[in-house]
Amino acid sequence: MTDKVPDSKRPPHKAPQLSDGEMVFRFFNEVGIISQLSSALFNKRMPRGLHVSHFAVLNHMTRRGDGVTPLKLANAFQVTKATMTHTLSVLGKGGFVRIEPNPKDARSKLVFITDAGRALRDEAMMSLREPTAELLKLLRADDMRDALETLIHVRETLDDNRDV
Amino acid sequence: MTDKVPDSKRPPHKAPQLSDGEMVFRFFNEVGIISQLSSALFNKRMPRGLHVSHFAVLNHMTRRGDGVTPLKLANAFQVTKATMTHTLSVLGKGGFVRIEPNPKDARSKLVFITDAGRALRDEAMMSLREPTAELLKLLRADDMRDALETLIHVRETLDDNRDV
DNA sequence: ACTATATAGTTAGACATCAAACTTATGGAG
DNA sequence: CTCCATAAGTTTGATGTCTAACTATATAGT
Repeated sequence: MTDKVPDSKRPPHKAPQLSDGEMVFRFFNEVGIISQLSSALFNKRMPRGLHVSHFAVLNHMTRRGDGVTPLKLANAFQVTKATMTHTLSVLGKGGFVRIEPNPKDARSKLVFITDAGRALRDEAMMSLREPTAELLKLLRADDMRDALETLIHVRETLDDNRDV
Repeated sequence: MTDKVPDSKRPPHKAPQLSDGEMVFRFFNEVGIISQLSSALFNKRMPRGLHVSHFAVLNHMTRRGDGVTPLKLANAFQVTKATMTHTLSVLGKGGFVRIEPNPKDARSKLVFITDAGRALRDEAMMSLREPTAELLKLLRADDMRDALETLIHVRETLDDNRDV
């Protein structure tokens, strides 16, 4: 932040001479920091105090369809059931989702996004568009696209080996 | 409006056909999920209820040297000063770090790792070694090494543009 | 030298998340 | 049919993190 050297003037990130083990640590460390920085950045832009985790749920249902169980949502974002209960109760109180009993299974429920929810999601999407575009000017989109494939693979591997 | 291609119909691990903007969203989404999965995985292995964020501080001081100010540590991990105050107070209560006034600046303090802190860090390191090795068998180390460079660049860019 | 601004750290309050225990419902084994 | 292990959600209590306001010290402008 205090470092005013433009990216173009920085020495290229030399591949650190790390052992595989150290590299994995560094990898997860960078991932953690980026996660914090990006949610901080997004949270700042969210309308009406919406949290990124709330937006993510609305966005997911907009893109992939609603009428889904809380557990499915919890798994999609890799949070616990308890966390999703909390998130959905916040969204429910705001009238952004509607939660109904699941006719197929009385233990379960189904979550639907409301018109207000869709509107809020669109509003949030709008306010993210500008900072995202701004970032894209500074980031290397093609590198990120390559890295994204690796990220997906890592996420799937971690997901499949939760007990490792 | 959105591409309705279900994941099951996409070629496995193939870069989805996303616009740059959508790709960035997906990128940060994956980063967030991996962050949660990896800290969950690490937290489970931490000795004596140590949290990853505490371990990270001990690890940082072991590798980069101690006698550093709380603010430096906060910046290194991209958390707020308040968060670092909390983390250091936990570590201090456990006797894993020692906090002294900074002789050069009375506003500031210096943090030192204790022998107990080093021992705890080593212990944690040991218990991470096995699951890390296990993961490495499943992950593609060379891909991760490539992705790591991109991650570092993204982290630096986000860090330099906190106000975007 | 005085004053104003900036910086390091703490405190207080809010919130997201987690783990563990609990409630209710499902479904298979006998 | 009964029982019991499993599954979906909720509740409770703890903790990590954040923002905003506050204290104390340092530094710069006049």
